[in-house]
Amino acid sequence: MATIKDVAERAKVSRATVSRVLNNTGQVTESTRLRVKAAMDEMKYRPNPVAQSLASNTTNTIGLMISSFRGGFFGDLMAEVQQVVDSAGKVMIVTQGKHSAESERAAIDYLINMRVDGLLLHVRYLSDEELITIAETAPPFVLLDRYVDALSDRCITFDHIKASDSAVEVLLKNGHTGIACLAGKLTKSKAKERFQGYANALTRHDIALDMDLVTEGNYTREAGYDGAKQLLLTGKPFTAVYACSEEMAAGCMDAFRESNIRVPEDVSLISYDSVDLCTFLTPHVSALHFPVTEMASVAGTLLMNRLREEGFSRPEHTHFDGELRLRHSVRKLK
Amino acid sequence: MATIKDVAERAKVSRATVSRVLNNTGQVTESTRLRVKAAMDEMKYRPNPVAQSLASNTTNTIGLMISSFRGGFFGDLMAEVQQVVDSAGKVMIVTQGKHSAESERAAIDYLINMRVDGLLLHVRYLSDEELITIAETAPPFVLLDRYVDALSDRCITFDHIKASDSAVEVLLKNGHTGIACLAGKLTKSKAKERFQGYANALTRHDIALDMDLVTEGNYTREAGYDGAKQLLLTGKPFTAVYACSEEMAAGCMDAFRESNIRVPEDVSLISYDSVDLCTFLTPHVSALHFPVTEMASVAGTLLMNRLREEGFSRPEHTHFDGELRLRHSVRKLK
DNA sequence: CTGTTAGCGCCTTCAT
DNA sequence: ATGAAGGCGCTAACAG
Repeated sequence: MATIKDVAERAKVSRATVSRVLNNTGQVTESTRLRVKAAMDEMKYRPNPVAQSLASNTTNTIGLMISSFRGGFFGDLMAEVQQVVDSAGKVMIVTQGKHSAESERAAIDYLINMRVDGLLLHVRYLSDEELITIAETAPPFVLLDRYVDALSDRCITFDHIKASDSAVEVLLKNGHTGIACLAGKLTKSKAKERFQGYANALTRHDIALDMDLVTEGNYTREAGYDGAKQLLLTGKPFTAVYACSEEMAAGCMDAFRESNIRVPEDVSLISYDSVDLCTFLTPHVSALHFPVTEMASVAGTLLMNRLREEGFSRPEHTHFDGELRLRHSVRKLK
Repeated sequence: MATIKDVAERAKVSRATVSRVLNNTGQVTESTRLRVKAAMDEMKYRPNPVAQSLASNTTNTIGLMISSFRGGFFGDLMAEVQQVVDSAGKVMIVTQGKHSAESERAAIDYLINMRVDGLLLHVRYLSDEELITIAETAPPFVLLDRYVDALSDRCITFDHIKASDSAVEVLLKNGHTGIACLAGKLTKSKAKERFQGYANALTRHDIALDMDLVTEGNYTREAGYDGAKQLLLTGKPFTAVYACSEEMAAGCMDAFRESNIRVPEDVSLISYDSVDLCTFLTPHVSALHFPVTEMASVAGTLLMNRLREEGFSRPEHTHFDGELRLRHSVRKLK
């Protein structure tokens, strides 16, 4: 593979000049520029990105950290980020933060060690303090679905409490009062926020929170199934269910089907959703849409801008709200 | 950030020695090795992968090319490859081949230019000849779901004709004779193979192929919906449908629901499926499972082995067959 | 066993 | 406008 040296010799100029036409830097006479260009494609010259990185101390690479590679949510996330990064002429590498602060730390360290120019982080376990510390030495990063006050200019956020609240509000508006909740692990902040929204909505309507109607799970289909079964077992009456993840909604419907409970005739259902899985269920399940794609896009753009200029110049909006997508799983009572 | 030079000075040895303990290469006295190690973590030294790449002429990176980033199929594919690559201590970068030979070529060139050590390719448009040419100069690569005779030792394959045939056979065994097919674009080889399997099964049972019962689409939900509508419009009777993609099966069910056609009471349905989307539909749709994950895993492993040793040492099996996952969308006739 | 000496391919002052 | 020279951080002979 031809190197800059070969091109230089061929064009009878110095390597410096070749470098100049390569990067459109400095002044080069039109005639020699053409000569160099000619030499370049005669030899099918392609600059070595590794060498460029070493010399310029920038890798043209951005690192993305997400919890896991599986599932439609992270798939869409990766796809969108890759899109943005790609059209900025850069490369994306991805690591998994898995399920602990320790592995998140390792994943981020790995990316930093790879000398990425910037980071896109979907952090779930690291504390605000630690993120602030990291920000001091790490390359620029953007936080996805996470708010840290001291880092507010690099946060792309979503109001889970409000979103969750408005989803449950739909149920309430339709006359439901016995509303169960298939929640995530309440030890985790996002899950707690979604639960909080549920609780807020009930409270606003003077409905007492009954923890027998709340189950905890890990957002999977199985968890939804188990949760629904558990709800049925307690014997407490309810006319509607709020599922905190689309997978849980699917699992819930599995359980209901087994027990011959019809949606929405017997029980109404509303769910969180990010990849429209709810439209594959029968009936199509009404959901509160979490805009992963849009958020990922804005996050990527924000980072790209930051890498181009100095300082974070914020795009249009960096805060998102949920969007209700009403379908056919909620029945009006009375 | 500390460099090898800093460590060398601190440990009072040469850079070469530091390099030796870093790579466990050559001989180093235990005492000096310890001194160097100590210096390393005192200074929190992390070798610069970029410099290592330049010097060693290997990037520890493998490139994956897929058509698109979206969808569960490619999501699972990426996830699995990433997994394998990751546990081999390497990094994965991904590019999209999109929908033309030209862009596939560009995507591969890009990866090669990035100096990846190996490639994992899900090629759809490039010809066998071109792939063979590429093989002559490119770093080692493995082909996913593609068979090229001259490159047979680096192909992970799936028999679409046979798989498709056996799916349709299920319908036939259940007494169906009027079987429609929601096919992909028949100009594309994989789609043609799936269609071929359908045709083969019919022929074996002495059923004439009726192209009015075959619709072409692009594997999307919309295509499935449109195809089903079209089938209904022609007025030709059929009692079963074979959907060549899970998304099409979903679209088909959408159309059927609109027309009050019940599955499986009125029409039976069987589908191709790779990410179990069929289990989200009601009723759960019987499907022929395409093992993306397993194939991606084997492909990754094959490549990792190749990169370690010289020559392709083939793993257990590199050819896959479909697996029938019978569920509740097929009714026995008569 | 350890150090010296060259690069790897490119970028970047500093001269000219 | 162009060239010479040094350096990015590390590896890899080759000596000793």
